Amino acid sequence: MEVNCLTLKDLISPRQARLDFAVEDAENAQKENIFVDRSRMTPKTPMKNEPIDLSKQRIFTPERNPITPVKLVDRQPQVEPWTPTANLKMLISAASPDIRDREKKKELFRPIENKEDVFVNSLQLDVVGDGAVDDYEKQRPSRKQKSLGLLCQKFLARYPSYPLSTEKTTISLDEVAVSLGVERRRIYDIVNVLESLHLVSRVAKNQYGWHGRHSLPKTLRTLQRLGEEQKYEEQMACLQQKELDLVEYRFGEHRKDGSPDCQDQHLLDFAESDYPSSSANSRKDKSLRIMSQKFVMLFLVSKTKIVTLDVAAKILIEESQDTPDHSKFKTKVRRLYDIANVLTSLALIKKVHLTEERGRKPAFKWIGPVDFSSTDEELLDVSASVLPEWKKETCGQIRVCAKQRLARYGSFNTVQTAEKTERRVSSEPSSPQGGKQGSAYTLEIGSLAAIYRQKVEDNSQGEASKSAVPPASSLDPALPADSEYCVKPLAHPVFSVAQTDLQAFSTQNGLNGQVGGHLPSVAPDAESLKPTLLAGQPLVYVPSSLIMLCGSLQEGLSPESRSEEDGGSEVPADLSLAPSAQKRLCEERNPHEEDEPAMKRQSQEFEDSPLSLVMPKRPSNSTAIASPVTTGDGRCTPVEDTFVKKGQLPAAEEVSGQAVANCCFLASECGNPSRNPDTEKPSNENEIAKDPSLLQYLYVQSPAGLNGFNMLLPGGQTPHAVGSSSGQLPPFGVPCMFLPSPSLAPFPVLYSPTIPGPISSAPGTLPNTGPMNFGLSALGSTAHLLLSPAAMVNRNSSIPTTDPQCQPSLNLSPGMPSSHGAIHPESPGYMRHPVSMGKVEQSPAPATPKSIHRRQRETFFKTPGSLGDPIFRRRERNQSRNTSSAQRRLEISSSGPD
DNA sequence: ATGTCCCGCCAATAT
DNA sequence: ATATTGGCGGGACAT
Repeated sequence: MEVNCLTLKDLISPRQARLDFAVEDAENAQKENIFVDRSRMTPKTPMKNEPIDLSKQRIFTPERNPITPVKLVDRQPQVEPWTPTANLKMLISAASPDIRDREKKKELFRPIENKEDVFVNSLQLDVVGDGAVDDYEKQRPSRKQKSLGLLCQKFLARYPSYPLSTEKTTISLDEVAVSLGVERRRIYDIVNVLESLHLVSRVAKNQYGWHGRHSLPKTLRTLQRLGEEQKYEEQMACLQQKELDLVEYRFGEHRKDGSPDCQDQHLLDFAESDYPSSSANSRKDKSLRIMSQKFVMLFLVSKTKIVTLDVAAKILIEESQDTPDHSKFKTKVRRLYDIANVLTSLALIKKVHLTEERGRKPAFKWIGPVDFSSTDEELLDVSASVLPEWKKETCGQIRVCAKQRLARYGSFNTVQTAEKTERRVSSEPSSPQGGKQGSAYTLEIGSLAAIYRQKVEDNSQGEASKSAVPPASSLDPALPADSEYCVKPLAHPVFSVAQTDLQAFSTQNGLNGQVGGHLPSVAPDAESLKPTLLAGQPLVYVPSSLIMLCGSLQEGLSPESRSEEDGGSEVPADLSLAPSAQKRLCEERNPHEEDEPAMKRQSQEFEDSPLSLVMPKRPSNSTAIASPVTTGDGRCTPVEDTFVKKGQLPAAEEVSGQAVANCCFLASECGNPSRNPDTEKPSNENEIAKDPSLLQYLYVQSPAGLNGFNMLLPGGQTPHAVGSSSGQLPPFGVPCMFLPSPSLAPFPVLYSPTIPGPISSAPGTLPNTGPMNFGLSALGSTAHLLLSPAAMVNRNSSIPTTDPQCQPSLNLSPGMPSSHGAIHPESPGYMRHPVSMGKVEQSPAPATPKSIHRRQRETFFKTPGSLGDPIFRRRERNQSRNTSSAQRRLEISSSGPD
């Protein structure tokens, strides 16, 4: 049939699309090959050549149109539906043995870098014959696995977030490209935006120097200032206004004044100066680097901290003064996505969706530090001062604060959204990289601490936040000033030693292990720092994803096991329970967090919208939530049963999973203190506080780095922990639970009754660990962190063992030797990496569905794509289509629905 | 249908 | 001339 013919061609040609021009393909191929050869010193794989894909094509399935060969392949029903790859393989095998061989070869060639890959390869090889195909296919990296965001995480994982001043790390583009199994072009995308934030700088051809996040605050400060000078805020307002107008929305007047000057701006390369090349405007002006800076500026000057892509694109276009044609816009948006992916990996922003009448608009919310005015040290100090208060705060308050904060920075409101985003980020990483986990945990913890801290501050001072938050804050009395917390600073200090960066929780650390090097040196510092940290630690840095749940556990639990409230013992139970409890507590969330009513939609939209997104399904009870926009008050009845979440969570299939998810969800919503400032707050807090029974938990959604783990902090605090702590921080003894991603919920949890402060990670420990430790220590409590399967609960709450070891357990870090080995597919293994999670793995993880694990596991090992040779990719690309389950898994891993 | 964004062609630059 | 950078946008993939 025609189809067949086409197919063949297609196969031959790398790009499916161009069937017509087989010739072109061939040419391209040559170029590519050449290109490859030259460029790469490394033997890399023959990237482009293999068009082999053909195999995939639909020999089997002729049905499809020639036009879209790729898809056809995917669709092929025969083999396994879920993995297109399988089909391909089959085809291949059927088609010709030669091809198969070739492929094998390729595999061999692949960069060894990832262990995962190796595994894969080996596996594949083994299988090769028949089944191989299937396996192979299964492994086939999904598109997401090849995403820039994931790639960026991997990249970041290679270097310490906070490298010692002494260590100079140089980055060889070729080397990195090979090791990550991607083309150099992709590395440029990453490096360019990192460069815009001064995380790296170009030192020579093909060489970049790694600086880490040390100067990030400074850079952000500079960008903020520039952004203000540029009047971006006004521009944004104008654009938004326009849109609104179009839509019929009308904001308050304030926004409109919009400055006509929208076009005035010029670039600022404040930093650009670094590069000699600045001279040329031509390309550079449009460079990703500059766009990245501008994009960041937009966030920094935005009151809502949310920037929609279209607005950003328009502003950027205007500046560049390019012709405003639509295509430009599209291109700009595309670039913005590239930038956003990197920024997301840096944990500076997160994806959210703004829901409007017209529909949803893609947007990103700044979840990075808002206040970078102070130095790390300063931050520490601040935190210390804050400490006292912190005790005051009841869980509820905390929760609220956290929430606000989150909203500010990153909203947790959009839980759902967040999940998705994170999923991508975090889950993926976990699977492939695993390494991050450790860091992730740390971060989360840190985040929590930050929250507390902030809260405290708020309470005590009520200061308003800085520039960023003004409007919003007004709304909630309860949350007076959340706006600014400098989360990041805190984190840094804490981790600095460890390298972890809160923000970056994403992973870097985990991977770092690979990197090796840095860690050891770090340790010492860390120790020194520890004390400090401890002292000041109350801060918690909350990643955007963080969510807080509040509810009485007992109640919540009640259904099942709630019997034990106390604490901790039954962590597992708690987990399961938690959801329900939470639900009760939080019924509704306040849509708008801090915005004043007046703020109007705009603000609301931003913040809330995401929420709305989250809730979408659940109109029933959540109606409020759903339509948060309208009202400002969020009332949440603490104990009601509103149950919003369940429905929402798509993934939550399993009970536990659901619970978790729900919790998250609820938390975000409930949390909202904002609603009524006066009354509400108190009430909530009181309730919570008073109610012993009510345990509140903070649910932290796993950031990317965590691999899907979530941490629950009991708001209610166990006796010793929070409540007792006089306050402050030191005893941040908030018990924490780490939960696997929602889907995994059933899994083991980490529970830390108290944390021992001292624990700093040992020097020797991996970087990852370090962070973790710090985080814990930072928390100030001495508790141990334990990972316990559901069954196991640790309960040592009171005991403050400081043993470092405990930490280790927590640490995901690779440091845990045994654990690594342990990692099995079976184990919850979210983590693919040896890295961390040893503990987790160990844990029995009763509930996890094997199948799921398996898949995940596989993926993990495989490391798809990223690593995979380009060649493969190509093929895959064409083939890929289904991705279905496998991919999903990865994606969802955290969510777990599938 | 719309949102994302991978992929890699090929031009601008650097060597 | 060749190599390095990176703009750009087609079109696949995800929702």
